[in-house]
Amino acid sequence: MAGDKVNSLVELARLAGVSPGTVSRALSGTGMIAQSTRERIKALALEHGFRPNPLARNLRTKKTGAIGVVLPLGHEATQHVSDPFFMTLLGYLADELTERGYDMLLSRVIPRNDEWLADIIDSGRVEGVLVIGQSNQVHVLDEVGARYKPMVVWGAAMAANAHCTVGSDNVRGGAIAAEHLVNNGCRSISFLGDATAPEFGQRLEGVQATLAAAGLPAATALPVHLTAEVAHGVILDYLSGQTAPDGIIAASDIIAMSALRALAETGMAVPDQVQVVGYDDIFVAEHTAPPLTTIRQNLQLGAQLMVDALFKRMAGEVTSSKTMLPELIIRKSTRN
Amino acid sequence: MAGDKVNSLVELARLAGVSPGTVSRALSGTGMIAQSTRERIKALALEHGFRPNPLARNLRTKKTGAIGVVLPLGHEATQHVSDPFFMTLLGYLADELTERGYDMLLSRVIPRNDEWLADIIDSGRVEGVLVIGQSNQVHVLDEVGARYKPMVVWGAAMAANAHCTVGSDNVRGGAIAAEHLVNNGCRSISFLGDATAPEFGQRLEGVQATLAAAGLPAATALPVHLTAEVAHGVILDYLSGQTAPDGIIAASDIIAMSALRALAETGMAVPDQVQVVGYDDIFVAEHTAPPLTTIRQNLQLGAQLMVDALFKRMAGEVTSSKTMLPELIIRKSTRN
DNA sequence: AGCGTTGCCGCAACCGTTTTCCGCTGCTAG
DNA sequence: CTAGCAGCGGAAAACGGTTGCGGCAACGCT
Repeated sequence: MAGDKVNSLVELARLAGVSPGTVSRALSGTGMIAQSTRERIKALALEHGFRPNPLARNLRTKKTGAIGVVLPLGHEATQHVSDPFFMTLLGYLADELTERGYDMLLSRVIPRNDEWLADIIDSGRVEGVLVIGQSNQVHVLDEVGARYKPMVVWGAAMAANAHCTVGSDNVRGGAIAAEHLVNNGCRSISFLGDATAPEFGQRLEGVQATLAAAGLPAATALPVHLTAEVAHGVILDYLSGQTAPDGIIAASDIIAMSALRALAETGMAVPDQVQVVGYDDIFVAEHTAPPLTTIRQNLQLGAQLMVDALFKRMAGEVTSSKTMLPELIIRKSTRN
Repeated sequence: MAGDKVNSLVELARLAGVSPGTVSRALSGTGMIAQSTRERIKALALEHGFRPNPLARNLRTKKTGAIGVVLPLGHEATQHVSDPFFMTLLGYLADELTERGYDMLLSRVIPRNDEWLADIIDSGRVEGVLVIGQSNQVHVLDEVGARYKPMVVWGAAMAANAHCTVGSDNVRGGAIAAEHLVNNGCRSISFLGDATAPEFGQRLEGVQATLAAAGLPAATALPVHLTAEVAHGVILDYLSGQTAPDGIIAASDIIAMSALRALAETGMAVPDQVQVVGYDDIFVAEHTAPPLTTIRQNLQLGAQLMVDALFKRMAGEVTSSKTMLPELIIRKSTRN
């Protein structure tokens, strides 16, 4: 480290014997500047460990340097802790954003009216918004998405959507799960999850299409709540009935876990009597008893696609929605 | 909405017929200013929906408006997704920080050398740092904590610590778990977790003290890895041995889940043959089969305490470490 | 009436960049 | 030999607030 800490562009300029403007140009790579001076200044900056103050830059360029990340908890108003799936995606998003020099302004909102999203956008604190999950707020997302461009939503791509989404192919995911169960000999399949949520609805759709193609009866859909005791009770009641299924497709791994528990309590063997497929492949899926066969969504890639699309939109480009291919992860809750 | 959007302090000043400086003083509440003018200006600002640009303020006051939140993954170099426990705490921290008008700069680091923390602090992008978990990096935390004050760490409070911590009373938590098992008739107890991590070490300590007081043999401690296959294999081997325990205390819920799975695979009934207590009460703890008895840490309160302490430290105060009382949550993996 | 005090507010510098505008080289072409 | 032109880089004005300093009116006091 030669010399003292240099903490402003003008100090470095004095050291280099040039004007502040030149240093700015050299470091930011814009404007016309001689290759030699640019490299000399860059070397000097490196030597003194100098990095331009992002605040000043943002002030001048009228940017805030922050991206809003919003988790709407519409279906889950009573949920007081966060869903592991969302949290995992969040981690990857944080990595992508910091890599691009942006901060993350995280808010978890329980939509009490239709203003929650506009409030965040109009606060002027963010340059763009990433929404994790559509919840039951598609109407809000569409309305805002029509006028506010720098926004990308994790969720289901639907033709009618007026907002840009990134997500996995839920129809295909549902189909893969159903195919797996059918190949394993299941004849009577139920779907566990609230199909009014767009992503879940598509998964159910994929399941039904596959069953129909195989000449099997349609799956019975049980609109269980995403979390907690309610789900468990509903599933328990259902399993105790006379029409117990031999295959279960859950709309999320959390629901699948509730199902596994209910099955254990009613003494039904997994996978021998009933086979279970989850969705998401969250962290704990391989720790359940038995380890959960599930449909994996590539969240790291998803985060990357979301951020890519967001930055393109911030630059004024238009981007279309992207869907990724889900993948079947076979563990022990299904036969093979 | 009266009039057009006003988006700078000088515009509002012109509207109010005063100087920009006066508006600044009125809005920020600093300096001497007549009560009447202050209220007049505040009303005007409200009417026009004007909020001072935080960037400009931060530039002038030399603040960044961001708090660094760091997750060191020392024990978990191979872990590629984030632990649900950390993620939940993270959510609460985000809420507390945004409430105070601060952004969150999230980084997950795998410590390859001892510079990871200094790098973040010296980047100049943050006014303070919250570290989630001590991992095996206590030496780094102590060294940095000695010179850099605005830092608060989630983890174990230890007399030798040179850094401020917030966490639950791990010794007590371990003791509560052990008492519960002893009261339920367990005589041979094992502890699952790497006791070299400070928090885990304290939990084990509490367990041993309780067993000694009850005149029981000390718990055998199995230093399993936090995650994944390794843990599962180790536990499986251990359970197959001749010295199988009748009570298990896991250092985290994730480990407890691995144990539940291993027990199921070896055909040991929970809670009839073996009783299991977890730690953390993460989201999925009530979804395991059987639902997990565990020691809950109040993460919402914890987040609040961390942020409180951090802001006091940023204001120059000194704060001491805080410990919270953990709570036993009885579910079905123990007898009652 | 004269003077010091006090409370309020305007003036202007400043925070650290970016960016526009312009002038200065040195080279080429007419 | 000179006009013109590229290519560089300097000067200074922003960006939108904060803040020390000082002016000025009103007031109390002798």
